[in-house]
Amino acid sequence: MTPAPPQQGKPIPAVQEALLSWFDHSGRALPWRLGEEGARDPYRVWVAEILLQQTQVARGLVYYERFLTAFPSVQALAEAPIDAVLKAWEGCGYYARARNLHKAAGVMVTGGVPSTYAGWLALPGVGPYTAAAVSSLAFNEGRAVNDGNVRRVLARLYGERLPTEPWVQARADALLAQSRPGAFNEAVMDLGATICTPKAPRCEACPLAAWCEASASGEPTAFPAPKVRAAVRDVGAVAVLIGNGENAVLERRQGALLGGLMGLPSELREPDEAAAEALARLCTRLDATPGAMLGTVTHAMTHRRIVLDVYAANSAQARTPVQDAALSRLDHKALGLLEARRGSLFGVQDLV
DNA sequence: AAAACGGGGGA
DNA sequence: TCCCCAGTTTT
Repeated sequence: MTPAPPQQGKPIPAVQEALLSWFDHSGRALPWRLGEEGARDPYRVWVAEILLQQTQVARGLVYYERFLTAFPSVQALAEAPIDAVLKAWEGCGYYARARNLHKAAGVMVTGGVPSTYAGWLALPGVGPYTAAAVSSLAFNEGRAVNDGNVRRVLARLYGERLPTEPWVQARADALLAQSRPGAFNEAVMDLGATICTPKAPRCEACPLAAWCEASASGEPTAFPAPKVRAAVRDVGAVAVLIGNGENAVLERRQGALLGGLMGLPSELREPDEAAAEALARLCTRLDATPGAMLGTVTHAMTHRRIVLDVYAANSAQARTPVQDAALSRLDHKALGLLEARRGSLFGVQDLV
């Protein structure tokens, strides 16, 4: 229906100039953009890039200030206990990022702060995107970033509905302004975040509209096509609340889900295993006496949904202050069940 | 090159 | 509920 665009490549220099010129007057002022263009503070950029992985800038801003205040330098971060780092990260999600940040800081205080793409890529938690971002923004290395914004902007500019990763990287490499790599990368991401947005792009305000095939098609949101997503599977689990909302028995979560954080003692349910069975297993492990069920909380993640049955229980184990521990939203919800019980016919004491 | 993995918030 | 966010790692 839409006629094939007469597309045989873009006037690259004109596109670069239009984008950089737009960026020079409409780019965002962000707290990790201190210092000269192409010579930002690598520590501040690195922390920001990790924080912004799969996290929107508006949310990241809240955590950024908190984290930089707690750990103003790579030395301060490396010397801090991991629990303090996780506590600063609490609520932010993807907690492996905080563990990798701490680990990488340790590598850097002994091995030095890398100044190249390859050096950054070798650090834990740093992939192609972050290595390109830090090396270009802080060291002006000519590396094109490839993130969700870049993917969308380029898919639209070139009218590609199904952009593969290699395709996006090749286009980004070809378009990168070698004279200002750091600014160019910041510019594409700003354009994607403020103009070339997923659902309501403002093509009339876009500096690249004249060359954009998706805009010309009249249906820019069709580029790129939405990704097919994997089904979300339910994961059943049981947990016990021993104590109260202020002091409770907590244990460190092992494994991939919320790993490293503290939480109510819990056990995953085997497929087809009854909750009572898992509860018995849990209480045996803890040497605890099970009490009444407090309720069920659910916690959605990208491809899993945790369905957690929470029970009161009693044991001689030491309670720890809840406030000091780094907990996920899941455990905050579970602890919230206690609040719901107050004022009911039975006091909490009766339940245990 | 594609799939798996992993938290959260906004509409 | 669905969408996707300045991705990384594994297959």
